[in-house]
Amino acid sequence: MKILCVAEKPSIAKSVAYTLGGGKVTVRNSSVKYVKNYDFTFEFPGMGRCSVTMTSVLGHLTEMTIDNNRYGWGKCLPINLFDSTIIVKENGNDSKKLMQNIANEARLSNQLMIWTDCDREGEHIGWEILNAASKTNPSLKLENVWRAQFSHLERSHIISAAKNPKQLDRYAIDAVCTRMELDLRAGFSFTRFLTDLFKTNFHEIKEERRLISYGGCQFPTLGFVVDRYMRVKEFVPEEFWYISIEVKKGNRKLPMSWSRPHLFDRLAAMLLYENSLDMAKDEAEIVHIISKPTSNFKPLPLTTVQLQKDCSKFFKLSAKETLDAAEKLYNQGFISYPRTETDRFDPKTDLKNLLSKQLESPQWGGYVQELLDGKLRSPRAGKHDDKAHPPIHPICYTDFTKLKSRNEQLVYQYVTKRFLACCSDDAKGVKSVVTAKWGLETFTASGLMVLESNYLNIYDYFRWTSTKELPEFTLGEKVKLLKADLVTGKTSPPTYMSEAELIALMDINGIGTDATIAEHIEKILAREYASKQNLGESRSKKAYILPTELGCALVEGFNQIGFDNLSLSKPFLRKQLEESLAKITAQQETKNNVLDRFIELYRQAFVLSNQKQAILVQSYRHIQRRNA
DNA sequence: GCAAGGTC
Repeated sequence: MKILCVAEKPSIAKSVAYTLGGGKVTVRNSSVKYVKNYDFTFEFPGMGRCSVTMTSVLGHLTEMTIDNNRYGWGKCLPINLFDSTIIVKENGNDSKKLMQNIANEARLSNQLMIWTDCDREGEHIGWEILNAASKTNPSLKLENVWRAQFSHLERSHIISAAKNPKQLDRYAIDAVCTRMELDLRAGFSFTRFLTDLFKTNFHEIKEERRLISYGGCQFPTLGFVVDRYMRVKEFVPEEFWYISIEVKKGNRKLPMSWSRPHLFDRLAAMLLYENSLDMAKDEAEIVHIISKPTSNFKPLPLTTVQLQKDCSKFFKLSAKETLDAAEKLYNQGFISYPRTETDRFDPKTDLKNLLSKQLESPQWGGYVQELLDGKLRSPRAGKHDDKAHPPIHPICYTDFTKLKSRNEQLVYQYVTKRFLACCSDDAKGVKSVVTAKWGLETFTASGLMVLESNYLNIYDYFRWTSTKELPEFTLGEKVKLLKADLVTGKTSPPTYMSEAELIALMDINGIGTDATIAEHIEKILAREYASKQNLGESRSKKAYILPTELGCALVEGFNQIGFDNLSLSKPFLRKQLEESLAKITAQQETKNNVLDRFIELYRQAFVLSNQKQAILVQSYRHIQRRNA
């Protein structure tokens, strides 16, 4: 018996082949660089010892497009793209060769086993592989093809996956096809409409051959940036009032803060202030003293989005730079798969084994030894599990100072320290709060004493430090006020959008995937809808993403057009789509229903945008004039 | 010349 196995990427094919082949593997080159065919034998249940060929693809083999002869740019109205026929063609040059490679290997195979990632896109890639294989081996069908279910590359897990094949999930495949078709129709039609509209109305855009693209992910991404920018610009500071006191204890002065929130009504604040002054003059009473243990929680196991947010915050790396570095570390076998939504470890994970790999590190080997000697704690379990990949963690030790790029050094250190932090205890301390009453108003002061830093000893990216100890008061004690003032302040504007915040917003709203969030941000920068700028005082300069005039004009224009409930620059439409795709996978809705509904929705949005195109033009003119 | 999603 001969079995053909196909993985989503070469690294998985190699790893699985050597695991199943027990080291006895011969390698053949394919016609595609990076992709190799591995031959070995393996005993599949009920099949005896089989000769196996393991190969891979490089992500998707196909993409959807339209017939350029009939529906090319300028050859039809953009609105016709909502009911044009869709063509599926191979995705780049390599795909053709990869399909040929699969067809060649499938010809003499009795069975096909799919080893793509266990996520929605992986199911679809599996289906593409099946289609390539069935060209030469028509007996291979969706119903009988084997699908290996695995979430990491640990030996026993892989062998168990090989021996317990499942089926490809046709509903997940449907969901992906739906997304592909909608993104194509909406993206192409709006991109052509916008580009042509701006080209005919604005010279500079015609001259520079600027592309004004629309995409279901790029627009909401831009929307977040513009929205924040407008909130900063339109911010009007408000005056507020509060009471500030300072009490005397021995020869110490202790400032205490008012328990009420800031008041925006001066008269009300004044009344409260004068009332207390009349009642209590310059004396307050200690009414409550409490000292209680407190913790600073260790971080959750690491997801892609969290990795990108933190590397942006701590090292000022862009999301793309972070992902690129993580990808390289993964390909060298140093860290686990870097694209994951999972923030909980499988309880079966051999933490001790993973930790012991780090013992030889001069930087944290000692810390790891302490963990293994008894300080090891179970990682926290977050609420997300993509059922495909574990949280990002180090696989083996490497001397990070010898890594090629600075980014790789930073990311490897971060991933490892994060993992060690996850396996450590929370930081522990004691929090004391003392409450005083002055007239009818209450004031508090608090102090923190850190007792055990625990995870913070290794996860040193921020501080949690003891404050000055509070003086010792007794309950009911009367204290003198050194100061009691009615103070005024002004509310301060929000900050512009940092990349870390943008990533978080995209993640919460389901814009893009862990693998593509970075690309969408790059795209709005490349299209010159937004730009990165360093703002702030010289020492505390931070990078922010600010919209350009064009970016503002597009978002403001679409906002003014006022779509019923499907605003194109807001995240809701994408979120709705994602929910409907999930329903297809869960068999609660059919692919055709969802397709019909969303095509109609986009078509209506398109018609409206067309009718009100003058608003889009005016919006840009207006901003240009205002800033001129 | 256009989307978003994989991956190198």
